[in-house]
Amino acid sequence: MSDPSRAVTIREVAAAAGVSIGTASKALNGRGKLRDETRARVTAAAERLGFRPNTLAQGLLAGRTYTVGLVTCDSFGRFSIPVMLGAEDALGAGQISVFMCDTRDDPIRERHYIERLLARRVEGIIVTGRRTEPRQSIGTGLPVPVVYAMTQSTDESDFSVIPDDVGGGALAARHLLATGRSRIGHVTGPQRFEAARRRARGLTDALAEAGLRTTGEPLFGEWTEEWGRQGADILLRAHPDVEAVFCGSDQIARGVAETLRERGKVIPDDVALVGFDNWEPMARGCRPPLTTVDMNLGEIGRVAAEHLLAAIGGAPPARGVLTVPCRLVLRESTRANPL
Amino acid sequence: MSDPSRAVTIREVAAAAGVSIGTASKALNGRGKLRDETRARVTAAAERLGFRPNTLAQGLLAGRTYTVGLVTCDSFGRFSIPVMLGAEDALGAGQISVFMCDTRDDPIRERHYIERLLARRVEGIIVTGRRTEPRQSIGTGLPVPVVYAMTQSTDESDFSVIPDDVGGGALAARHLLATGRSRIGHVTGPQRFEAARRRARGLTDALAEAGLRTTGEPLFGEWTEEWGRQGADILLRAHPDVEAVFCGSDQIARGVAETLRERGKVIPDDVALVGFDNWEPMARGCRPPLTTVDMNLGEIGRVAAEHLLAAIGGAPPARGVLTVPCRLVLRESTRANPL
DNA sequence: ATGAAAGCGCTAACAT
DNA sequence: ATGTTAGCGCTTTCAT
Repeated sequence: MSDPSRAVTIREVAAAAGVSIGTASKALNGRGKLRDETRARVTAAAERLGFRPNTLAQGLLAGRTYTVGLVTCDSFGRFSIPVMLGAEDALGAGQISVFMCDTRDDPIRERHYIERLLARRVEGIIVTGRRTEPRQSIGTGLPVPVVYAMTQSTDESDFSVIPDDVGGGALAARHLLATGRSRIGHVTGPQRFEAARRRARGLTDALAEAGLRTTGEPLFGEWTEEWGRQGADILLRAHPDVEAVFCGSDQIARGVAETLRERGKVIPDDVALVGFDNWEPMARGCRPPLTTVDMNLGEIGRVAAEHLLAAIGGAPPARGVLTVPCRLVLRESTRANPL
Repeated sequence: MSDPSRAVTIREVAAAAGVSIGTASKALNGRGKLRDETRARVTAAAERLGFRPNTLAQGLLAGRTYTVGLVTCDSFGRFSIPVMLGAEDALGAGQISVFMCDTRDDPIRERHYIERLLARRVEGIIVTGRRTEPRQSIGTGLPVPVVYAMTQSTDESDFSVIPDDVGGGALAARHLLATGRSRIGHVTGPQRFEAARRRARGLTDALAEAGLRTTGEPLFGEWTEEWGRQGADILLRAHPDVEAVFCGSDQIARGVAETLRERGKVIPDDVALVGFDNWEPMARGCRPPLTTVDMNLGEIGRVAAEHLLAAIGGAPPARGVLTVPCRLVLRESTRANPL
């Protein structure tokens, strides 16, 4: 109470309650056999002094730290944050705290952070990233389990959790088909991105199931609005009768929407539009609001964290790649044609 | 080496090198007087076994933990992340690790996290938020220093670091004046937000200095594109001759840009446009790319962290509010009129 | 130049 | 029912 800037130790509580340290410990943890009166006296003293057991000291003894490291390369945070939150959900429930480390895509920094985390005896590490492109493993034979979330290790013995981009593409395709569109174009990001290729594959496969093909070849470009505008231009010029466009990202969809409107196409009456990411400010700000594929980033983080917890708990560590299903978010850009 | 899943202790290193624990410690820390040969033997053993000194044990002894807590209410992350990165910069340099806690705006959760952080003996706490609205103090008389970044405590004895919104508004105003516009309108967020009011004040004050007033009253609405569209509509209807619009956010500016274009106004030739936030995907995706005010969020985090470090180091804790200057980012939406 | 021992805050096993 | 002791991994006196 006197010096609020110093943490209170159990020794002080014991002294205040007039018992030994061991007794105080038992009283506070409900262990051992104590008289109710004693227990009450200790509890009261602890309360009065504002005692908070030192987690580190407890951990030192238990041989645990109840911490994990979260290493992210996605400084920008748009993808990592929801993943982190999901992971935090799962970990927080287990009283595990999370060390945040942002590598800024710098391998030196990353190495440095990993070392620091290991020195702090984290019990596990989650690696997250921007998009899902494969990346180098942070190292094998580490003394703690590692899971990759929203990024993928090139090492097959590592365990990664990523969104089901193929399924997401299929989801968009089936929805467009179900709402009566069959001439469907595709404008997406750079072909070098697996995510772009997988989403395109999901679309083409689902169309093939219905005996259809995409209207024109999928247009690979950039993850930008500007490319969306250009892509739509190319698509409309070649296929003026296109009934729907599935876009590889919400930003691209925004660009596509703009070009469509300028060309006098009404969304969704003339052309329906589906985005990818469910980046709310983008999707909601679109005119009309954008139907889009949500990758369930929180779920990805949660699943990754749960696997990490299991591994920490001694379960045989998982390996390979686990995909989490996407989910379609319906907004006005794909309202069924009022016919 | 044998069991990679267990961390190596100094005891094992000492045993391997055939010295006592104390000697091993000295050898590894360059302390004390040892023969070079001994030092080398210990170093080699440590290297071979993959020894990493346990930061927690070191801290237990030193009475320090070299950790701070970062509590954020901005689940969405758009504002918090850059602040975090700035803070991490400053802290990481000091070998301090950061515990991440997202409260999801839930006071119970927040309380819970604070308790957990204190139990972990963090040496300080940074509280960040969405926008800069004042919020309740996380508590006075806490055993560790606290700083608020990108949010403000209602308790004046707390210390907060926030952007200079007034200065940001003035920056936009002066830039528009300097590029030859004098009929300047303002479309911004809800009046209940201090940030909106301060930005408007910065604008009106700067215009007043030049003997001018805003074109029409500032239009307070929402922080959305939709409101930007509506606001521009209202503004254009009342003042068709407006030469520039300063917007309270980039999202609003996007909406304004759309309405302007639809009404046949060319940006920046007919009407110049300035946003606020420098939210890159929004600002760059705008047509034309948007001149906007950047709040230097990273700097805010850095300054907050530096003050925290100083307080941890024993400096008298700062109090009150510190503002960090904004910075204008020039893009094409305000190119000088080609006359 | 090296080793032995104490102690950081706490818990658990063992004495009393 | 309560107190005492050892020990988690490490650093730092103080002996030797």
